[in-house]
Amino acid sequence: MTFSNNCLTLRFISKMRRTEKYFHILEKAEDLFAERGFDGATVRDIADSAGVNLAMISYYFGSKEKLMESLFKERMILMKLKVEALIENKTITPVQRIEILIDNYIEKVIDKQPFYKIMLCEQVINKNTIVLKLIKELKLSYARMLSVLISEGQKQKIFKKNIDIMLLTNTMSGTATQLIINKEYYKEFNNYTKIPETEFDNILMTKLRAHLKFVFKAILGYE
Amino acid sequence: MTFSNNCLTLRFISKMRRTEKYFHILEKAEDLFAERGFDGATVRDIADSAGVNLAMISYYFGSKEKLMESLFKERMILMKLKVEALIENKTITPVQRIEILIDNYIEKVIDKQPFYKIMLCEQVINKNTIVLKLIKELKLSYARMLSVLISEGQKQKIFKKNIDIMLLTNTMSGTATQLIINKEYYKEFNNYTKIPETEFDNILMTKLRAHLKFVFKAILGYE
Amino acid sequence: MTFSNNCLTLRFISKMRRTEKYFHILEKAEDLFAERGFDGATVRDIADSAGVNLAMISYYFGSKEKLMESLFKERMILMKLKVEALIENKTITPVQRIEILIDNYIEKVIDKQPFYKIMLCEQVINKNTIVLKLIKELKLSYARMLSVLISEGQKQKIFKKNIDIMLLTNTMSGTATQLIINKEYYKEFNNYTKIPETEFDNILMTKLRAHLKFVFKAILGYE
Amino acid sequence: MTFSNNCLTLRFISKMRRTEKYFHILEKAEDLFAERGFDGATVRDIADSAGVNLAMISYYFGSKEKLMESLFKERMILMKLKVEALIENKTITPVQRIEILIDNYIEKVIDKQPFYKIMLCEQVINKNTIVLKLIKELKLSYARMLSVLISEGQKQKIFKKNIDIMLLTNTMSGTATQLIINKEYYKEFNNYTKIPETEFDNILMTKLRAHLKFVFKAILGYE
DNA sequence: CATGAATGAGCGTTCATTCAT
DNA sequence: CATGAATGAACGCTCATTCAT
Repeated sequence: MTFSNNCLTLRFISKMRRTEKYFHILEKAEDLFAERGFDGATVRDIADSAGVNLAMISYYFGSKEKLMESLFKERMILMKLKVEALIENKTITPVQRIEILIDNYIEKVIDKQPFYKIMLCEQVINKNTIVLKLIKELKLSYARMLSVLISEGQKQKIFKKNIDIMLLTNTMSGTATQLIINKEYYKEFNNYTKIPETEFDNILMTKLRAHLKFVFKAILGYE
Repeated sequence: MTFSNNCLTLRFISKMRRTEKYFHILEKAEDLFAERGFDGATVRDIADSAGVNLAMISYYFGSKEKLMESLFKERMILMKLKVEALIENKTITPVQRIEILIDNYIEKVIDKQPFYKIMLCEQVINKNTIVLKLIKELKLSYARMLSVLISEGQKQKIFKKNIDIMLLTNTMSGTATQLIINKEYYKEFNNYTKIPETEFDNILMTKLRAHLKFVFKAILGYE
Repeated sequence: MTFSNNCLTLRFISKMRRTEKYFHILEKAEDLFAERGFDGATVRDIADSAGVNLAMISYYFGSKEKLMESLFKERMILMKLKVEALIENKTITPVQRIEILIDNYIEKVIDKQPFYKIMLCEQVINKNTIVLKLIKELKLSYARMLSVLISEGQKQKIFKKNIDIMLLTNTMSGTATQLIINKEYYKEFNNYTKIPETEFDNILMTKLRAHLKFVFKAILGYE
Repeated sequence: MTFSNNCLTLRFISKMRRTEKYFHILEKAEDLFAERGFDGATVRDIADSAGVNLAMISYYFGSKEKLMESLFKERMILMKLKVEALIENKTITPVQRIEILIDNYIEKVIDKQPFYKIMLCEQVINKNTIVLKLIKELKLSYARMLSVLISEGQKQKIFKKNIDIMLLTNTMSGTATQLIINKEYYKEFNNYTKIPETEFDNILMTKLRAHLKFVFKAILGYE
């Protein structure tokens, strides 16, 4: 799935026309930010990596900080939309929706590993208020949705009472995040060294899904 | 608990005498690294924060990179010792030891939140090979120990078979890490806004302990 | 004679376009290096003296060391070309060619006094291997050429046998170098204090020519 | 010949007692200044090389600059004394005295190569006025003496008229200086690569003596 | 006397950004 | 639109020197 196929819905993000080059820079910036952190990745690095002139970064995004903000805006709106879509769908059971939520989240994390690495660091090194606000919005989005989902499940006596939603989401996001951080150790520890990257990602995804679904089941107490 | 009470055992860390000032700089550096990241915290910031002359950082640690390495060496050796002490203690049951492990880990994370934040970022922005090696050693230390513990429990038919140790440790460290990262959201979400910091940390610790012990129990299948 | 009139032949020296500013910085750097030595002349001094921003030195040359190397490359290639041109010219007698060599050398030293001062110090304080290699190449160039010239003269029974070429070149370069170093003493000692600089340089050149030609004549034994 | 055997005569050089350590530091400083230049040799380098505490350099000499000055004072007074002794000795012919002068000078240069390298650089990078004054004094000392010697020779019709004394001394010092600078090239060029250092120095000395005496003879016109 | 600790100044370099074209 | 050139600020670090003991 490419990045640019949501141009119409997201036109409001920036005054700058969101061209192919715009998304190309964003993708290269994402990789470098994930690899070296915001301060460690220089604008020159990003320009070189994207094969564009140094001054283009300021031209397109205004500043390094705004480049990061654009990246977050681009990535997060899509996430929020997906989360919110899920909450509206009332044709399926709470358990199914919980499991879809987990599946969606894991797929996202595995698919956008660099971005999730950046997000992790940005939450620690809290400098950019706009980025922080976006992260907070997403988090609350998730928490609110889970809250609704769990309430419904509780009403239907499928889920246990007294669920600590934050701990639950922390377990989901924490386990997933640790997994992508510890990918190489996981590989080594479980002797997956000769499997190609994408295949290994699939294995990871499958294992993580089963693991998190099992944990959720235990905590929520269903089935 | 002060930092310097292990001078004798750790004398080998640096040629520089590990004086009170040495530990003072280290503590201030820890806070700033946690707050702004390695690249974001300047040597000048650290010197100012520690109330020492800029040149003293080089004098005591050699360089900014070595300052970070010293911080990791100081913090980690103690951790490893504790982990290894636990593994030797054979007077208690596997379940008890698992629970002690969780308790120890959580206590450490809550007690040393800034350091765990740094460690998190350093795992993502993997530049300093020495730091990376230390983190890897600690991780393997934990994994090996859990491996032994779980094997014992499995032999005694207390634990289930086919436990994915890495996923288990990721859940433990991931949940804990997310909790300290999301502390403020947790506070807000659960209306703990008026409780003093240390008390709130205690609440966090208690909740996290119960949560992780429950999850471990479910996964390992005991009781 | 300006510096930039060889752009075409020397384009390979640096990736950076060898603009007017490039040569301007180089000239100012030359003066300061001659006056204060490599370590004594700061990049800030050079930038100020050239009237450019401090960062431009890195921009144009990469580093202070590379600035020095560029200076040597620019100056020396021209020298080598001239030396090699002389060796090819076979229409004139060995004596004439020796005397042209001396004339050329002295003219160069007097014309480029600052550079010869730098070269002198760089030979003593041997740090920059690239500069050292360039100096060595030039020296060998001279020695080889003199070797050929003298061999020819010896075959024609014009020059004596058993000439120590190194001692001969040392006398030439040593006398010239000492003269520019001791310029002020020479002035004082011979009461030339009120003569303008360029005129005095001409006197120096004339005297030095006569002196060295006399010495060479005595050593080589011609006429 | 050690350095300290003139303690009594030179006591006036410094208020500080000129102990063994004083001379030891001076010798190590001499080597480092010769190797790296004044700015390139740090006080730390010198202290380390001499095996003394860093603060001792300031303690003994006051400052880095004064250390250099002390070095020059120590070395030069001895030189001047020798030069002046020669001028007084009227029992030998002008030719003999000229040749003794050359011998003395060459022996000194070969024996104290590091110091002559320093002196060379200090004449170019003219910063320290005291050092400069000392060098000037020595130079004038030589020039004056040669002047007297040559006048005598001219009166006795042994030497030619119209001798440029400065050019003559420049040839002597210049050739000698170039030789020690180009030592390694000389070695290579003449295939002396396997001869031990001191032996090679002797060869150099012998060759240089013959060479300079020949040149002087030609210029002064005797015999 | 001698020394480890400390200091302020300044080093070469790199940064994100802007400007002129 | 796009770019090479330029800039001021700040970077990590080292310097010669001094101080307290």
